[in-house]
Amino acid sequence: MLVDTGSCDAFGTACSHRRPRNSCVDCKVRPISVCSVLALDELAVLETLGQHLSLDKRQVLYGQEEPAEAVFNVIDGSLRLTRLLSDGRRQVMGFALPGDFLGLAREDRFSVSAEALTPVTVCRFERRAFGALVDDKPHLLRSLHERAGHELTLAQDQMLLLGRRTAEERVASFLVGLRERYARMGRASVTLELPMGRQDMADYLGLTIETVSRMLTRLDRERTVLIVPGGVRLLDPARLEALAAS
Amino acid sequence: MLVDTGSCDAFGTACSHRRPRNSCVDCKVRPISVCSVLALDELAVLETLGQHLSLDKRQVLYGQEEPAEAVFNVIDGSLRLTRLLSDGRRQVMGFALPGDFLGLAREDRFSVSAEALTPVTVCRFERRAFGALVDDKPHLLRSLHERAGHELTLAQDQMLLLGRRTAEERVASFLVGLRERYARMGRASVTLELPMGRQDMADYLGLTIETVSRMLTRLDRERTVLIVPGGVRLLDPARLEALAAS
DNA sequence: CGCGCACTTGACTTGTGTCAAACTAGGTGG
DNA sequence: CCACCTAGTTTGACACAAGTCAAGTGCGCG
Repeated sequence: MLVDTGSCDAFGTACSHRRPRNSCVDCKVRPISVCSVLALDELAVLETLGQHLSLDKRQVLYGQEEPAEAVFNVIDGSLRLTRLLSDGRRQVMGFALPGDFLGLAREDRFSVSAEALTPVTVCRFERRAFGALVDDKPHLLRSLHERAGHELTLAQDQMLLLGRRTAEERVASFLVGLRERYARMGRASVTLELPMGRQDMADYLGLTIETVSRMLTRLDRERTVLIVPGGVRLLDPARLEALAAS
Repeated sequence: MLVDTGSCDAFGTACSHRRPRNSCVDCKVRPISVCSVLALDELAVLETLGQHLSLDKRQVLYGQEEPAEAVFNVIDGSLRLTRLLSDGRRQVMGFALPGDFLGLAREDRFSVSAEALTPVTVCRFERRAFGALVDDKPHLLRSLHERAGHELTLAQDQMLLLGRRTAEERVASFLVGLRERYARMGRASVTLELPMGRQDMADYLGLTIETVSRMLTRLDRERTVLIVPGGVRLLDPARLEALAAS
């Protein structure tokens, strides 16, 4: 892990180099992150607590069962949140994208491990310091709690998917859900970047890599999607939503 | 739904009849509920906001997608939290037991429906009034948030179970988990009451009723458990934990 | 006593997993 | 610039865990 000294970000966006330290006020993800509930003077305080951190692809931000000494706000890139069973079976609990907050659980140990799928930039806060700020700002706590509630709803969606949906429905549902997430981030498009590999999708959907591959091929053959390098283009989003059967 | 006028509770515990209204101070589940973080004077306020409510077996406390006009604390009995797919497929998201709080999500609509599996007593709070109290008492909000974090961890356990475990592991894991929950409620025992039917277990574990039945029979035949009317006795808890493979 | 409901059991089917081989694209070095 | 290597992905043939369908069993209740 390296402290970001102001280098250009991973997706190639132009970067000013004017500021030696990160500034919350013009943070790219502020409007979609927990920080959006903070006033300007509160942001100034936050700015003194947080530090940018850059990860290379495949670097681990934190590991399952590790003491949770920090919480993070994702600025750029995407991460995989994984839980491992002792015999090697893996379940991907989710993918973190810009604007997501990591460490919601507020427990003393992480319940999943987080690894970078692409080069990643996060804003890191010492748990103690962040906790003190939260205790001082009830509206921040409320915002975190609302996020936790939303996460819980998403977790329920996923339980329904894992417990009761067919392989085709899972894959369709995954693509539709990803599209909605990108849309909420302001990246609405019919072409979806898939920063995760097939194995990650499989471990997220409770399937094998082969089944995911077969379902994508099927969707491709019937012209519902078009598989492109590094992602997927949705040719018939309506049909995909019908298949997702939510 | 009937307002509890002070009748004896469903599990046959003696009931004083001294009090026309419920008293938080000597509430049976206070030590294990969110209310445990409130001081005596705060409890007095809470007492004016809450009302006991009794449900018969099979009665619906609230339905999925219904506007969430109230939140609840379970006092007695057990409920099933269900999510339904349009074509009838069902996923049981969990079972609520005494001490559990319903309505954590703090969203405007319920994401699941809640039905009584046994006669149930809950403490009902108007959402607006309860929300106002929460806004006034940050430590209550923190307690709710901690609960939400815990729920999230449990949801992740369940996702791992649904995505990656075999039928036998699921059933074993369910029994072990239920035992731990009862233990935390002060009902530690090797004999577990199962207030839910086989179909509910199946819908919780992402299996069919037949598979659940077969796995229980298998556990019974190999003397790991003993199936008794209305529940299960754990004959070899260690073996069950090994099968659960957590 | 007998009806109804929940549960169990058996025979068979099937969706998804497993194993193994072939393909593809991106990167590296001769 | 092309040949090779590697890692990820796709495809095919086959196996099996769990689902489906259809009887049975047993128990509680009127």
